Amino acid sequence: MANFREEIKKALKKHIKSPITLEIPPDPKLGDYAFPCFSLAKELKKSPAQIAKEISEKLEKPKCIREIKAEGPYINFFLDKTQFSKTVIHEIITKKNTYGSGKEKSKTAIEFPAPNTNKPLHLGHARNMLLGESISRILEFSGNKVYRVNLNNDRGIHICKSMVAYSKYGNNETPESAGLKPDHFIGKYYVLFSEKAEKIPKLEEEAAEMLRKWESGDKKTIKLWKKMNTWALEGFSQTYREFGIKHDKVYNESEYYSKGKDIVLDCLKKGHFTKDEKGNIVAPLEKHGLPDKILLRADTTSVYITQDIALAKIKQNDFNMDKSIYVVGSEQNLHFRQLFRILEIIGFSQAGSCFHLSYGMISLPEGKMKSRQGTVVDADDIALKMKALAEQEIKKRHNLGKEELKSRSEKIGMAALKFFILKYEPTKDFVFNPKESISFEGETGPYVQYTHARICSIIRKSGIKDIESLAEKSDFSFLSSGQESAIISLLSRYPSKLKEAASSYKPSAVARYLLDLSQAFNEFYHSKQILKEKQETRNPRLILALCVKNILSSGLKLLGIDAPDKM
RNA sequence: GGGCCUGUAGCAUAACCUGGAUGCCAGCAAAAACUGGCCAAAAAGUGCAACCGGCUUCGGACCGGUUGAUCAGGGUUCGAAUCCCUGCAGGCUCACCA
Repeated sequence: MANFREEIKKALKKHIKSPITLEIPPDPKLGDYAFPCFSLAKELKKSPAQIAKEISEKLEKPKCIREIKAEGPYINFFLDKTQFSKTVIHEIITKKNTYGSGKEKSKTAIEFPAPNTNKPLHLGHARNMLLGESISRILEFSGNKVYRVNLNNDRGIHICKSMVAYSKYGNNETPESAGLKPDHFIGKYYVLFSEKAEKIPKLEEEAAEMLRKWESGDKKTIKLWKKMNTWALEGFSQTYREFGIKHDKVYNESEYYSKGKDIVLDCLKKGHFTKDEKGNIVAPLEKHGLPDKILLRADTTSVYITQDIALAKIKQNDFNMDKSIYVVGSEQNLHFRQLFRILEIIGFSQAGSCFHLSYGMISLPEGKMKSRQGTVVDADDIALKMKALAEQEIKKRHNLGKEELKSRSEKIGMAALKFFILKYEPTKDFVFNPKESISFEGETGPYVQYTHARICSIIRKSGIKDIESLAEKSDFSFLSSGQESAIISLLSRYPSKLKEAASSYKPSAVARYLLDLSQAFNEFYHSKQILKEKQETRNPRLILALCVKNILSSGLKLLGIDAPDKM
């Protein structure tokens, strides 16, 4: 496809010396490509409109071009639509579900969602999981090898807080006896701790004491920790399943947190780090334009970043990857700038290939979500609600058996949730309003799914099993008019869209594209018939519909969303 | 206070990295073309909400239409939502928390 563009440039080069950039006009009626003449105006001392006119008259028409038209200050190029349609459709049909895929060959590790094991996952984690999974899929589709890794932050004072609350007020209750999902059960005690600690300040000390016991390997403490940790992780894995994510490797902070200490002490000897007046080991970052960072407390206990340094090396050892992505919220921007700089200072050769994929905060209309106060949108709850909503919508339209109803509402409800979150650019903060909830109309996952299901229905009704095979004999000049060619032009841009999404880590670009494509198809659908047409018109239209369907399902898959045949 | 980020209609989002106009009105059954007039470096796409309209039709979770926006000021440029500066507003952060 790219050679259409090149051919135009080649023709222009014969008359223009300066570098040539082609644009795509805002309206397809104006042409498929345009060359703006403004930049030449100064040099030639003529008005851009005049230049456009003159050049267009001299221009030799490239083969793929049907018409060249000077329009104001632009030279507009109209592709030979029939040939273009044929090329695009042929490519989609022959490449099948690899259309748009790339040949990059690098290895990438991507870490998400790295939860704390003291409370259930909330909407922020949902964004994290969805971004992580979608970017993994997009990178894989670009040809890369992707390793999904998770990190459980399973030790530390926050974990001990839930443990203290449980041992004091738990009465040996279990998730089963309480009738709670196990991670929600843990979360209940985390909230309880905060409530009680407000009145009983001594509890904070007890938590600190619990941590010391944990670090010294006290058997009773470890036993309790294991029990509660297992519950938390059990709950998480249900949520992961719900959101469709799997990891290739899981790291537990508890297993390697002491390794960071060795590295830091070693680097202190090498002179990379210094000690402050209190005896803390500090990374001097001032001269790098960052605040100094404490790496190890004077009492030699480690802090968060100590472990990150160790894990960066461990991961590199395990996967020998070319790129290491951390999917973590924007609140930790500074932390990662410091971490990457420190890795550089200590001579970690892969420091430059680390990347913090930072995403914006989700807040509620009332303000920030706070786990301790229980003012969070829980990930499991919202998933449940979306499915229930989807079920209602389906019931309005169909009378289905239990199984089918359940399966469809899962697909549609999760699509609504996933698409809603992924259509935002990762860096943008957004406000989630639970009362207004997530819509099923307009720019939504179900809208894209609906377009897909609708096409499936047409294909079913056509009774033709192998629509692809019609392509050979079809005349694609029937697709040269406005709406059809607008669709084809969109189809042709899918590969470059995916490239953009992969290089900028933006699933939102895919989501936008799918909306545009769905919209273009639905407009076409409403003004043109397919099945009732005679064969010569019907066949190309059917093929076009099939191509749209395939790309919708391919794109949805990259967002981690199912494309059902019926809904 | 310092650092980083973000300001697009009632709300939300795209275009921003890489700066880009092909307009408006009338006539014709008519989008385009055509004819006549206007302007002379004219100008922002989409969704929700609101309002108007479209199903004996290949699936109305759809489609068409109306209304409505680049935070303020300056600079660079033939041209700025986009680049630069200042101001204002908001978010995050500046832990021996994770």
